[in-house]
Amino acid sequence: MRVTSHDVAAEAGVSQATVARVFSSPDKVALATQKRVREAAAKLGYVPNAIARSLKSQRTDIVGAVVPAKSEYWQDVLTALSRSLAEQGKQLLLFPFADADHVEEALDSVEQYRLDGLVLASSTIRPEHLVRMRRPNLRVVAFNQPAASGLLPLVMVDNDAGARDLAEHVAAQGIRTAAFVGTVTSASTDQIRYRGAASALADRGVACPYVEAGGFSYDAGYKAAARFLDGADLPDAVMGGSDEVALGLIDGLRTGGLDVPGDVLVTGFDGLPQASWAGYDLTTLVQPIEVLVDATLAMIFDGAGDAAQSERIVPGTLREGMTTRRGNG
Amino acid sequence: MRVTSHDVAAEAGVSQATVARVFSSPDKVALATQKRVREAAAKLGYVPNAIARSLKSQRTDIVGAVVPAKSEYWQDVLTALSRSLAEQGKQLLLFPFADADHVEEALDSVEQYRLDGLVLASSTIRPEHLVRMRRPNLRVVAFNQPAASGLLPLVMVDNDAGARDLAEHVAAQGIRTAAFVGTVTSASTDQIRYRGAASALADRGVACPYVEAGGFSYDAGYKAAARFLDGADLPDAVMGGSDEVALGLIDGLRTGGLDVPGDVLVTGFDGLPQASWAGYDLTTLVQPIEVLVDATLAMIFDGAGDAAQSERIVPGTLREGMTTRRGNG
DNA sequence: CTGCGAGGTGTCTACGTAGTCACAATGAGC
DNA sequence: GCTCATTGTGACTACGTAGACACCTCGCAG
Repeated sequence: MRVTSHDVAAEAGVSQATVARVFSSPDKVALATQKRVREAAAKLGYVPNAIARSLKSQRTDIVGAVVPAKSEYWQDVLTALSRSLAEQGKQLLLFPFADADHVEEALDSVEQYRLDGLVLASSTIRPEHLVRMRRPNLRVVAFNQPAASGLLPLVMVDNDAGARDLAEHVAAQGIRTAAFVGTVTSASTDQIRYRGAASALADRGVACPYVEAGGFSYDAGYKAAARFLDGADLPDAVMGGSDEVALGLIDGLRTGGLDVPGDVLVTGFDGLPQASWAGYDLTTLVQPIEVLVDATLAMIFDGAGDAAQSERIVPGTLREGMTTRRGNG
Repeated sequence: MRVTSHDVAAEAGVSQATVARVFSSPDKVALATQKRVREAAAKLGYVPNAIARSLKSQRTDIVGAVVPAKSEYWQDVLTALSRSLAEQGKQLLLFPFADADHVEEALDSVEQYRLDGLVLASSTIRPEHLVRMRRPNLRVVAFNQPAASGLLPLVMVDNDAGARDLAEHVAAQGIRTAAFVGTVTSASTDQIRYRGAASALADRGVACPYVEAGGFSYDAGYKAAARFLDGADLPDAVMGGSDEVALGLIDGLRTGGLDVPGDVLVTGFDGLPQASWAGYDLTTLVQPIEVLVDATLAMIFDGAGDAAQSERIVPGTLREGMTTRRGNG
């Protein structure tokens, strides 16, 4: 049988309430009593039941995260998120979804658990779902999801400024033509990134056509590279909507016999660990994930009541890698 | 205020018990009553409270996973795990730990939640911690953690056979010398992989010295590559203890001016997505993660009472990549 | 010596659900 | 027209905790 606070109380010769106090607000209990209770608890192997505590206190100390099942970027975010939560004695409940059509199922599960907060971390959740997530008693924060602007409190990196930084950086290398490879249809981040990059490039007289990759994965980038292998179509620079796409692009271009950066410059966006790998050394915009995560949790836990419209936009930093270094090609 | 089953009962003109039955065992309620209850629930926006249900039923429908915070491999495992759980209507609670010293903290949090099961997914948890995790009322399964053998029910890939397969494959390429780069001190998987590889190579007259990488990350592999750049020390093949280490090795060797596979063959272990990236195309042993995960969950949910000593060892499959293809170098 | 506040502890109850038991209503079998 | 099983429903309670409240015991000031 399971050991409860009642058992410990009997063993220590105190009331159940005192046992509960020892573990939740020790300062209200005399030191001598505390010692006796703790010894009894240790002897019986008592561990407080978080389920019962949650039911009583109406707080679960659990934050949920709705994330796409397959994505390098989100895995980085999850790591930061869970680490930050652990420091606060809170836990992370994962609700992954394979494709956008299954988001609804994940959201349904979310409701059953009375979470302290929910991080909606995906640029592919559709606005109609976003609206559905607005509800009392649950603090929902959208993470890096421009489409949520105005619908939910939102934390994201400055996609527009980041894209402009990258565009200006490649423009400074003296390019004449460029292209942007991403997936505007499914990722709202890519829309902003493309617009920012195209606008900054246009200011410098560089056209930047958009190429739909059909996804934000390595494979999508790899396949999209084929479009540039017909010789004449090759721009001076290809900007990937994300690092994953950019890494796929690089490998696709190289497999096709092109040299990066000799024949074509490549940029990414996100700042994945893999972007720093020596085999790629990708120029990208590094997202300050820790900052973004901390801002998200702050909104959940300290957020004001009228935070429904609040937005926090954090600047990223340019990482200059080998993939935009001209002069050896 | 939160809507409870009592509110729905009042709205539908039935008892709270009937409302509960509609959502947990509908077959016990007349269809007409069900309809009325569901309509009342929809009208009020009622969602069953999983916390209260868990307290009453002594089942949380949540499985915990203790995993290292930073590791490509474990992120793949987590994805498969959470997806498989979601299909069963269960959730995944994450307990990541930054370094082995912090495992204890994660384990302490685990106990508070009355989880249905716990997946101990890390080769770096020490035996003393493993023993601590054996407790009644909680099904703990070790995942890919040879050190847990005999201490906990265990599911893992056949590290020994896999390492032998890889060794035989490189031996078949006609190599004369080899080296194994891993981290035997902190990862029990690497011990078995090294022994298996060294033994298989020895049978073919190939010596295989061990090189300690000091970790199982890309960086560890990258740095370890420096040991082979002094010319004379270069073996014909370098076997990485994991894909991450192997990818680091490849980049480290290439940065040092060597050609892979031209000057040296490289193998990995795990079958990460990145191993298939065209830039690497690594020869590795692919772990059947879905199979491993399903076996783990089966042990948790269907496991027999005397399963404490049970082990399930699943074979992996060899992936022949470009990194062991001789003939162009 | 009395009154009063603070600290420490016990009693009691609610959190929201699901299972046990009791009981009413129905239909089948004799 | 009676018994009896079957089905459907309501009343009640327990799950394990934490908070509200009451109470008791001090020490100290008036």
